[in-house]
Amino acid sequence: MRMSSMFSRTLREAPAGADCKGYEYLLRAGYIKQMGAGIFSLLPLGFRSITKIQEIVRQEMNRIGGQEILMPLVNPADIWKETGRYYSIDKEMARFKDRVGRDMVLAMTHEEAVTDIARGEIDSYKRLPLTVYQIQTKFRDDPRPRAGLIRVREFTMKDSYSFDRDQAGLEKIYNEHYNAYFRIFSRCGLPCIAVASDSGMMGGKIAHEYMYLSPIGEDTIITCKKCGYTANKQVAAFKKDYYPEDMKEIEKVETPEAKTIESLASYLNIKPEKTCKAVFMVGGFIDDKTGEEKEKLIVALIRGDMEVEENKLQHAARANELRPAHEEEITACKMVPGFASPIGAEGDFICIVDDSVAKSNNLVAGANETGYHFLNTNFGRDFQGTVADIASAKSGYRCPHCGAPLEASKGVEIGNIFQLGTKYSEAMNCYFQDEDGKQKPVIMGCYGIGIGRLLACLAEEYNDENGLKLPIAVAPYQVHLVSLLKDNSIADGIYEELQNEGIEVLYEDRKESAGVKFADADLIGIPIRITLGNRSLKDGNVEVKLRGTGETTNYSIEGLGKQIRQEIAKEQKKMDDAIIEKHL
RNA sequence: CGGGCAGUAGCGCAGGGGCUAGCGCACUUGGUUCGGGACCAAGGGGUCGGCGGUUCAAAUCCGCCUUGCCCGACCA
Repeated sequence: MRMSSMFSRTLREAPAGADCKGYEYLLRAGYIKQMGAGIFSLLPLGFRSITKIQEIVRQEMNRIGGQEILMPLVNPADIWKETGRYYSIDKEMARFKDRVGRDMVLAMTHEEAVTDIARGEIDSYKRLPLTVYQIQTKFRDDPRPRAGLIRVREFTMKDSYSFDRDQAGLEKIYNEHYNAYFRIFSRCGLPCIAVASDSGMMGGKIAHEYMYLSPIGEDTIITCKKCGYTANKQVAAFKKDYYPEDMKEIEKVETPEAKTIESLASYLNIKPEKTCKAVFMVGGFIDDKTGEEKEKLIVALIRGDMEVEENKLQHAARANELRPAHEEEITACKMVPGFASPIGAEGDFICIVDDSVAKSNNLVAGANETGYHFLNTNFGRDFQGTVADIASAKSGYRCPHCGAPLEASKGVEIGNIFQLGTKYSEAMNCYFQDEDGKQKPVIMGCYGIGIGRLLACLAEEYNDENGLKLPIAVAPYQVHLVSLLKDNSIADGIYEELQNEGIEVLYEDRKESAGVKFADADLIGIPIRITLGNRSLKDGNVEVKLRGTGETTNYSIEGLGKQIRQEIAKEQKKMDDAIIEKHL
């Protein structure tokens, strides 16, 4: 490609609002262009990188037996009504009516679509297992796009779906994806870790997320350096300490002004872990069949020294969504905020009790009377509820496996894998006849990779003060040929030769000053730069500089194509040597 | 959806009731320069986000709307 006729240009200054380095360089180098909030075009450079990433993804998905398909972005709403997600997903999914008034949606994921196809294809166990995948556009009307390609509304995703006759089959293909994802990310050059995760709106039980650890990430990951335990904070477990003692008689005491755990603990001169904190949320419960929505007050009880993890609470309460409760909603159940507990409460509410409370004795809890608390309250005797782990893990807490201190870090989710089970096959009647003659629901898994987000993370990982330096496997071109001569005829010849060698060349043939050419080359960041200028030309040489390391070598113009092919092979080999394989 | 900031040339910004709306970069033409964002000269490009109001007069003041960014809620 000749720079003189390239569609995009570089920018000297970063457009306003480009807050992180990777995003700034992608914009300035002309890889991408913003069109609206969370909506981007890929320009030639960006599109070439994306294409390379997609090709790596294809190879690895094919390697584990995936068959590429392409499902429609526009789905009839009917299939989304079958699973209930037409109702349970809110404004994030774009909806419209077609010309005759049929409800349609822009699919934000494709479980419904793929299950719709599969139920027509899979009738016998002999057809299983199967895995299909696609690389396709998704639209999710995220209320808060940010950080360039990290969090967008329209994006390209690789999503695959597996179909098995039993759990063992699902676990096998799940494990194959687990490893394939490590191969994909390492082939792209992106360091990442897999963490146990929440299944969110996908349903299902076992799930992992692939995280690129970076301060720009929005997810919090809890890790144990000692034993390797990793989990998203939303689901991270930790070892809790209990202080069991014999139950004592409940007793009401005056506690004026003690509205918070700190003030209560200091007033009574006790430790926060001897108190029981009540957190009030309202859960939204949506009927999958009718779409009817109900709300109910949720009282979450947790020991005073811990915080409630809302995601865990939502699961424990089986709610579709949570919001903080209004004061009237609390008082309507005869509880007094600041001095609240379920003791003496009335009305329709759900009580979820963290096991830290359930396994502790003689805690101080609210008396539902302004200025009063109870001493020595005990779960089971004085109040009841559903016991679950709803506590939020944080840095310094102890690892659930080995007890070592946990650490928290930030990460960007670039992929995920879910064991769905039969949620979609049952809802959409995707059954097969097994060897024993019985009809059984197909067991499904789904697996996603955010392609654009992967590029964004790579740009974040590979840059310096001058611009991008993407690895050769994902860089838009392999070689940047920079001619500094007034007359381009020699450079034209080299350009021809390199192309004849099958090398991907970006050719700097513009009439610009040397400074501009070098600055743009650094910004775009093609891994191998060939400089043709008088300095080396007098010896019949060109200068070859690696963007990644700055290492410079002179090569003779004679036979340059072969030399450059070797350089490319060396760069590629470094990446191949770094391919990571991991199995569950 | 709450809170904050902003919208003036392709990009970055200045101007804040008055006469022809500016600057840097980018762009065009001519010339000089030629290995790390060159220089000289001459040019082109704007419904000042939209609609309405106040005024003799609005980019400038007021109202509504809209778009984008940041923080939060949210996020397979």
